[in-house]
Amino acid sequence: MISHKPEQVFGRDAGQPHSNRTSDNRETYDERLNHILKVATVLIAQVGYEKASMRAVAKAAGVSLAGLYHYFDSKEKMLFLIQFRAFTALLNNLREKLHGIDDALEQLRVMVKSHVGYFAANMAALKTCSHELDSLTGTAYDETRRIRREYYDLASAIVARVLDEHAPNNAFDRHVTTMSLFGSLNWLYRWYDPKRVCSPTALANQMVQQFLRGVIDAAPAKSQPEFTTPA
Amino acid sequence: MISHKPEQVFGRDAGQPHSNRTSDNRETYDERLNHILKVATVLIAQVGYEKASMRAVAKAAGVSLAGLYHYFDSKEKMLFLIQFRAFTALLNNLREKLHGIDDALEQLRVMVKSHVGYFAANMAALKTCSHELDSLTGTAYDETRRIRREYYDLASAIVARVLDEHAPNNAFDRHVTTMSLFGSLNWLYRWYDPKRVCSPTALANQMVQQFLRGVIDAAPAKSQPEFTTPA
DNA sequence: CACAAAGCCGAACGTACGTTCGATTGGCAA
DNA sequence: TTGCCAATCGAACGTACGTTCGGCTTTGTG
Repeated sequence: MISHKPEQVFGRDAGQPHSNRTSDNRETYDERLNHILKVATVLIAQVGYEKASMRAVAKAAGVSLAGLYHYFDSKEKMLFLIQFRAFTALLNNLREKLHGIDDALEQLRVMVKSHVGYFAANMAALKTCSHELDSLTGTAYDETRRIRREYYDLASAIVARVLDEHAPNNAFDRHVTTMSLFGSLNWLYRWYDPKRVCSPTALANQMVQQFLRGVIDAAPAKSQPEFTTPA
Repeated sequence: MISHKPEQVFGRDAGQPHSNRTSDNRETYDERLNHILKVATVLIAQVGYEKASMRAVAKAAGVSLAGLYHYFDSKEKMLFLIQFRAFTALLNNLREKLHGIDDALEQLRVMVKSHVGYFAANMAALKTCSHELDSLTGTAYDETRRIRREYYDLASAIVARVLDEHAPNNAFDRHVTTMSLFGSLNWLYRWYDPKRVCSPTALANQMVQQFLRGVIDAAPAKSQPEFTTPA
């Protein structure tokens, strides 16, 4: 689904096991690749892409330095795999959860919850994605940028519908509105610790409420009526 | 003003010109240091700290590689100088503008405006500060962390007063509230271009309005009473 | 069994980096 | 003038990095 590029190698359709596909071998290959990527993700999230040396990745993953290069043919491809998989999963996750939801506000809530939830479950991956956006170059960069753009467009459309239906009169620059929301979400990786602060669900709820109604008490006090999803 | 550390050398009190201080020499020294730091800031903002080699900095600044080391004794100290100066300026700027402002909402507006304004005027510096928070180690890290903490505490107190006075009944986690605002502000470096999007003032106004009242129209349509300036 | 291929590794290669060294220059002070 | 020291430089040093090479071991297949 990704390929059509002269080079090669990402996703599951790598180059190594072509003719033979005894399920046992295949599993081992994928498992090891996943394991290496997972370890590399954590390391990159901790020390940054440039400082995460292939030697350190190899040691953490329990393989030799040269052994890494059986799973990707460069460090940059490794980062690409990490980012591509994370962005794809994030996007698919959102699309899946959005399925069947028609109400605009509900869509927004689902989106934020999906983002926060995926984030809390995959902190290292999303930290790597948020912080190393520009560490890729050339085709790999374009490819991740394409998915990010898809995700942005989807989110943007949801925000736009919310504004159309519930704030037709405000004069906000919609790009600013959307990027503010994205900023709040993407900055999570700098401070959020699901073990110490509130739960992902509570966090998502608060962020949605703040985004929709702000922090100031409306007229009475609590009880956001539009939050019980009307028709 | 900063020192009390055994090591040395940051701020203006470097080590080189001690006895002699013919104002001409001194000016040249400071000017050159400022120039080098400015050039380095832009370079780091463009390609990242790890990828910005000292050779590249030297070339961009018009000095030799070895010549750099007369102004700071390591690359990390250079980054520290950049961050320390930027954070200090940001903090002083905010304190200065806050002086004489008593109203809580007005303080919040001043804070956001100050942040966005300083950001728009020093994009490379704040990008470097936002993105390379963890590139420093040891004492240098602690020092920048200390100022960031001061800035956070000040902003946090402003947010807290706003909530106390205008939202005494909501049950928001205040740390989440503050970090959401910070996220929106700090994410600016990823997308904001003052030449292409709205002005810093308009941007700040919209962010404050969104933070206070959310994106949804209140009861009628426009006219936020506690809020004057449109664009 | 034989043998090809996959999987894996130790060792090395070339390079780019941060930093240091030794020397030269230029301007002020005695 | 002489001497000193900040300022600057070209050249080198040591190191850590990404990557490659050649060969070993294992495994599934004819």
